[in-house]
Amino acid sequence: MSPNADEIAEEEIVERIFEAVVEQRLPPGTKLSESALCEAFGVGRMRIRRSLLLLASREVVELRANRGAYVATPTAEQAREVFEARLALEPAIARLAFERATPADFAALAQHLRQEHDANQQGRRHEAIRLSGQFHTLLAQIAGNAVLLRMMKDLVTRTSLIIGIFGGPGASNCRDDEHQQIVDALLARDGQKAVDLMTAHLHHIASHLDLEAKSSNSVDLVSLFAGP
Amino acid sequence: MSPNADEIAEEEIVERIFEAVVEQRLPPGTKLSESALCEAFGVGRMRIRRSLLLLASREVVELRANRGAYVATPTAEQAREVFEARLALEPAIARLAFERATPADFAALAQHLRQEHDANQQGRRHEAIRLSGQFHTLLAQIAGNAVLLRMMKDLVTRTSLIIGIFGGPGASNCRDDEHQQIVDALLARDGQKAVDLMTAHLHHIASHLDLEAKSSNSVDLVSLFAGP
DNA sequence: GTTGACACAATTGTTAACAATCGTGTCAAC
DNA sequence: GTTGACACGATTGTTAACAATTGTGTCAAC
Repeated sequence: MSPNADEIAEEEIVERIFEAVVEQRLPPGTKLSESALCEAFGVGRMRIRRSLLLLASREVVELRANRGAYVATPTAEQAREVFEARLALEPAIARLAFERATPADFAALAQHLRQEHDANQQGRRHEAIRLSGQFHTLLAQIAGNAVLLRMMKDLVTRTSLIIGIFGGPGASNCRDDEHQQIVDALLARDGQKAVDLMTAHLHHIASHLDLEAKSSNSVDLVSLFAGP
Repeated sequence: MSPNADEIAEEEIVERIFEAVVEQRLPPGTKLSESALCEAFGVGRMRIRRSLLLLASREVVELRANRGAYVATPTAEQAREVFEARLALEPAIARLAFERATPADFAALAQHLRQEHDANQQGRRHEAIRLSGQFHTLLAQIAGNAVLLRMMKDLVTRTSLIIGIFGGPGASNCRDDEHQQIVDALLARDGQKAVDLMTAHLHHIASHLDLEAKSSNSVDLVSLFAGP
């Protein structure tokens, strides 16, 4: 009787692919063929198709007509826009989280920091990357705003792609000690400091990117022919 | 040879429905039957289906299983979240617009204010509502950030729904003189004033809502049975 | 040896028929 | 007169076959 007891829903497929992208197990440009995904998730083609459309609408996947779906490859311009958006949103989210955090939230934050630290120390890279992104969505969750949470999930996921393209070879997403400092500021009831630390944290991440780097591949040709 | 010369694309259908919702010609709760939309846009069912899925992913449309698509009816909680998100985003957008506005942008703003004023004076209500929402997306456009622009389009559209539900009978979206003041601040090269005016403007809109109002229809019953 | 055209295989996109679900209207029973 | 069950119609959801496009590999020509 239950409507979706046997097959998994589109939301779950989207969530799983989001997770894989965040963990950088699906690098930018990876082809996501329909048949492979059908097999992987054990669902019909239509469901995969809808999932890919949803992923494309959030700009995590790029649909090329008659050529299939690919993990998005953000441009330098898009990278700039994503970080600009994060700089607009996350200080506000930090402030809201500061205002609304309950003791249970602080416990969740503490546990999260522990997990992040452990994953880093034990060299579980994928998990560490996922957790470092999840820290930012956890704050949005504590802020108690589903709209902001949704936005942050998208931005964090796209940030993983951006780091994959423009980040150095071993550049991970965040340094977990900066997360620790933010939580410390929240615990010290110093909202403004938390906001400032978040802003600095984002600038710090962005400063580790080389936005002129990989785009040269295609831009060289384009600028060659578009030249004066 | 052109791929979509005869039929209109999903994006255009989504855009058209967005516009209709912003103009409050599609009130919250309106049923969007597939057959009707197929006829209206002259496209096949699949395309309509995809469009509705995209609209649902942006929470402008609600898909009820086996019952069809309906224009979303935001709850009071969602209304709060939307305005909170706008308060987080729009001051930042105003600042970016301030930093990047070119003379051409100012001309566009001036023309927009004129159109808004005219539509208000001549009583073209739908157009006036649309333009008053469009002012906010125009600022995001001037800010030069596609990510923020997309977010603002969604939020503005949902705001129209929120006003339709929680706004007074004749409550329109914005008072255009407040838009004028914001542009004046930009022209005076007073970025901080523009930011503050935007914040005040949003608070002003939100203050005209009665978030306890219409939800009583269903909440009464729920709270009745959930009572202690 | 390189380049061009051609044909084939694989994948995506579309269409149409089918299945399932829900709302409504009718009708009998109390 | 109201309530319950039942059956019908309408609409949505799914499946499978079909059409179209793209990329690739082969082969001949220069």
